[in-house]
Parts: sequence; structure tokens; C-alpha cells
Amino acid sequence: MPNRSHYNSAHRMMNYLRKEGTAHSADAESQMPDCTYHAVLPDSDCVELLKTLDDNSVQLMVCDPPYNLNIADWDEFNDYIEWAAQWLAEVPRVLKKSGSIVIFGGFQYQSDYGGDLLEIMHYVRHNVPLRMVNLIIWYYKNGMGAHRFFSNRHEEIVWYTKTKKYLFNLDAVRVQYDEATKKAYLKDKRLRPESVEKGKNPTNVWEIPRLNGNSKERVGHETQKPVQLIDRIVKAMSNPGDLVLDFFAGSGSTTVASILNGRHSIASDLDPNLREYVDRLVEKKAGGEINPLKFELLDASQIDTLFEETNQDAA
DNA sequence: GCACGAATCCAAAACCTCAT
DNA sequence: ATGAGGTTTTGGATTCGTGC
Repeated sequence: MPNRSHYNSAHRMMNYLRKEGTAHSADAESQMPDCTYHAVLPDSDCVELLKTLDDNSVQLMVCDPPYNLNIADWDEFNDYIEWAAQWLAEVPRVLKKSGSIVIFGGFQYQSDYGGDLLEIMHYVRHNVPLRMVNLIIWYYKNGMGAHRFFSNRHEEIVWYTKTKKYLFNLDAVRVQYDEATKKAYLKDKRLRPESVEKGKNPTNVWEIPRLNGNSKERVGHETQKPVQLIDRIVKAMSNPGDLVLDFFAGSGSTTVASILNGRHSIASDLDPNLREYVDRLVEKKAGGEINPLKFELLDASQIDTLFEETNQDAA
């Protein structure tokens, strides 16, 4: 009896994507730009910003929206989905053909106020022309204990693309085998040595520690995401010189991951303190000798510099 | 100059506070 | 009773000092 435990429509779609959907611009060697530009826009509303952006202009959107849990004044909505629909409506227009958006959320945290990532996913399925590629489980070991249910140790990241011809740099994010496994696999005649050397697919379960309250990476934002997490997304779903957009920029993790990987970026947030957070995080994670790549942070009045730079790359 | 182990540092994991 | 957590402990990694 053959093993058909994975023979379902979703798996057949994955096989189809493997055959039909993976030949794309990632195959072309892309060059690291001499300097990257990073707009940082505090006091900026996501829908207003998106409406100013050109069609087909952004390769990757990293989107960590408020979870609607009322943990801060920015995290409370009368109608969460009505609000989310406004920015979701602009996403397919602004994304490039090879582009992606990832949206963060947590199924465990079900809001009394209505609206969470499950509802966003349901809304997108029926109303927004985006294609789901993966639901990534961000798994971490550190967290609170529970006594009436299993302690939560994951959040979710849903990955959508605009078209079937999306960019995915698997080799850029492969995970190296540990020495013992690698040694054993290199002896295994059934495995190709060059594949073993490249490492393995990180899978859709990512074990990356959540930032502790006392983490050195903390810059003061309540729900700061680790740079390591955004780094994998930026490497996999964009090329050097591409434009990355984060319109719920929070602490600026996306700006830093873009700097470290030679991508241009726009970070926008309603929070007036965004620039301070970004400056602090850049100092900690991309300053001095950590990062050999040249970059410039821009304010709202200088954003044309960034558009000129990214348009040149597209031409 | 090198080997070694104690001291130190730091981030991850374990452990557990307290406002709601 | 619970928690988009907070603080302490742990253990690996590095530094530092000492004896040879």
C-alpha cells in the first residue's frame, strides 16, 4: 500500500508549483547596490502611504499589523476587517509581479473586539487577488506557562504572492546540517554531495527565539520582532537592490534586515517614535563593523531619492 | 608562548509576579 | 484564572590570570 498521507489537493498544488512556478527572476544573478536607501516615516497612515505608491513598484511587504488585542492605544479597532480591507485592497496593485506579502498574526490570541489573522485570511481568500504559498509557524521555546491549556509557543506568518511567477531564493536561506549529520549524509550514495553541502530547506516551521524583555536587541517597542526572523523573509523573497515595504514598521526590524541584505526599504508607522526606534536598532544591529554595506536613512522629504534609485534598478 | 581552569559575560530557557 | 510577560537561573562561550 503506497503512502498517500500527503496525497491531497494542497500537496498536489505544491508539486504543481514546483514544476511550473519556480522559474523566475531569482535565476538571474543580481548585484549588490553600492548604497541602499531607507525611508523612515513616523506619523504615517498605511492606507494613505500605499495610495501614493506606483503600480508594480514593491517586491516585498513585511506586514505585522496590530493584533487587535487592545494591548496599546494603537491596537484597538471598531471594525478590524473593514480597516484591514482598506490596506489589503492596495497590496496587489503595488506589488511587483514577482512580489510577496507576509502577514504576522497569532491564532491563539482571539480578540474580544473581533478580527484576527484567521479573519484576515478568510477575507483575503474571498476578496483579494493574492495566492497563499505557506502558512509559516514561528516557533519559540521561551514564553509563559499555562495551567488550563497547552502553553502557547508559536505565532503564524501567512505568505501570499501576487502571481505564480513569484521570487523565492531557497538557496539563500538553507539551513546547514550539523557536522555529524553532514558527515553521514556525504557518505550516503543516494544523496548528492552538492545538495548536502548547500543545506536543507528551513521548512515552514521556524524555530527562532522570541525577544526576551531583557534582550539587548530591545529598543522600547512593545511587540518588537527579532531581526533574525525578518532576515530570513527578506533573503528568501527579495533580491539585492529590491524595494521592501513595512507599513506597520514598529521597531524597525525590517529596515535593519534590509540594510544588512542590500535591499532598499520604506518603513512607515502611525507611531511618532518610529525614527528613534529605528536609529536605536540600526546602532545595535547594523552600525559600526557589523555591516560593511553602505546605506542612508531618509525622512519623508527625501523619499524621492529612494524612488529614483529603485526605478533605475527596475529599468 | 602555551595549556588550563576560574571568573565573567550573555542570551536562552526556566521559573514565576501581579494587574486585570 | 490568565497573560503579543517579566525576572532569575543556567550553561555555553569567551576572557583573563596563573603556572610551567
